[in-house]
Amino acid sequence: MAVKPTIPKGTRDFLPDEVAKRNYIFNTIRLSFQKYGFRPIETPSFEMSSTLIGKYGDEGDRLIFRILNSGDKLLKADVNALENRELPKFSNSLSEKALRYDLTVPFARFVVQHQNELAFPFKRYQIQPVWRADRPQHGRYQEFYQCDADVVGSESLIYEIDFVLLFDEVLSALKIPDFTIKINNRKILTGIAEVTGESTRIIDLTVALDKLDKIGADGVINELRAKGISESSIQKMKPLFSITGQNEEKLKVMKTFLTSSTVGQKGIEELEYIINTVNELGLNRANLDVDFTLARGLNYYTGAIFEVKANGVNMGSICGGGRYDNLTETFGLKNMSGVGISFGADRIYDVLDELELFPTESENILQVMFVNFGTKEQQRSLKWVQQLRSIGVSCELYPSSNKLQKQMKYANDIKAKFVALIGEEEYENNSIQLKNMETGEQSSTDLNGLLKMFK
RNA sequence: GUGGUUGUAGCUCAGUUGGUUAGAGCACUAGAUUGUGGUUCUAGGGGUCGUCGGUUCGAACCCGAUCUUCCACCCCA
Repeated sequence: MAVKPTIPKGTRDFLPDEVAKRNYIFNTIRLSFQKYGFRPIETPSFEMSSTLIGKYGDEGDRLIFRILNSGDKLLKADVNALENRELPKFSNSLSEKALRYDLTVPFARFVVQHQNELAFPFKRYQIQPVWRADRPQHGRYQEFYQCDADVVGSESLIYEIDFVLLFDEVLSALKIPDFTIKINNRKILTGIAEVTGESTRIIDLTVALDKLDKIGADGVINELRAKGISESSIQKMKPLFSITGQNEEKLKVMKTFLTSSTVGQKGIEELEYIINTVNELGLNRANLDVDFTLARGLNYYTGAIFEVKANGVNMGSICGGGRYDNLTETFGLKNMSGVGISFGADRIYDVLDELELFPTESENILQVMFVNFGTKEQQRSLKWVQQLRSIGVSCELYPSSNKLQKQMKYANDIKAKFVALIGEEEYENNSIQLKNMETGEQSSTDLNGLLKMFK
């Protein structure tokens, strides 16, 4: 016996029914992206390592899948680096390509490379898989799809507003009953760091603050202490731990807190404008929630920060996004502000599955299966099958004249809607029996009647 | 990357203190039913017990390693 095959951890196979459900999600997202004026692009699944490494912080670098050099290139392996335990240097000598970790950095590379062929502001969407060497968990895979929409070349806040509306439109269309779009602004986080006198420690500050929900005020304070933040700074931060209420109230409190920070005030202004405008325009199902603890790990955001959570299910964020001003700068193109969002299709799938929100009508059902009664009847059936196909009906002929029972069972298993029978008697008088597999009803008709039924 | 958890038939799971030929339900195949699927009844096929190694007269069961699953961190979609 051969060895039982397996697939790598964090990856999955998809059966036809599952692909149909995934396409339902992709199609819904794609439709809305198009409607909001985004155009599709695609980029390679792997990039030069230098394009990706260093863009996601040390944690991110650790999770990038590297592609091993092949052939003679392996001879260039830096054995000295290995002996000196300089692992990053050693792996760079073994690998010059890597699987893409997200769609945003490859997009930045794309914009720089094609800058003279693009009209700015350039709006693109991209639906492709990404890979992370993460340890798998519920809703966390090593290969998963991201559905990104970004716009570069404009600082206008109308795009932030558009993206909030887009979140609302897509997730409402997918019938997710209750979800919250959390919004924050990196400038406010910068302001907080300024006011507390810890400008250089903004990452530590925001990472700790991000956990307020999970570990509570005391937990955050402990973490800040552990990171070496001074006691006086922690005291200054304390008012932040108890900000509650409506968005307007939260903004008011924060405005006072950030009085001395011009950056912080700018962040408040931006957030107010976005919230007020979205409120005027109205949302379908989304709750829009200002959350000053929202930090997100990616250290490239500079303005608005988004995160979307489905309520009532145990699942991490299903969407994220934000504004980044400097992303193309590392590839040599300055002053190109961008803002974008990402839908996590695989997590959305798990949410819809758990809440049983997928439509029952599948895209890949067979309309009609013709039963095979033998050589003569088979020839007639083939002709009628082609007739039906020519008017767009999905149908097929069973390949051999097995027992009728077996053919019926097959039709049942593949969930064919109708079974068509042309047996000896039907062959003689040019008729056909059509059986509805759901109701069990069966009736006789001719070719014209058949075509009419499916027109 | 840290700590824990899981693995027995296609699927969901039993399996006595280590002791003959490892079981069930569902699924599958065939028949009951020679022009009718889903229900029912009968019979049948299918497992080197994740993998490699060790302890033992003897291992699904004990030990080690490794892979995988899920969970809490880290981080994130």
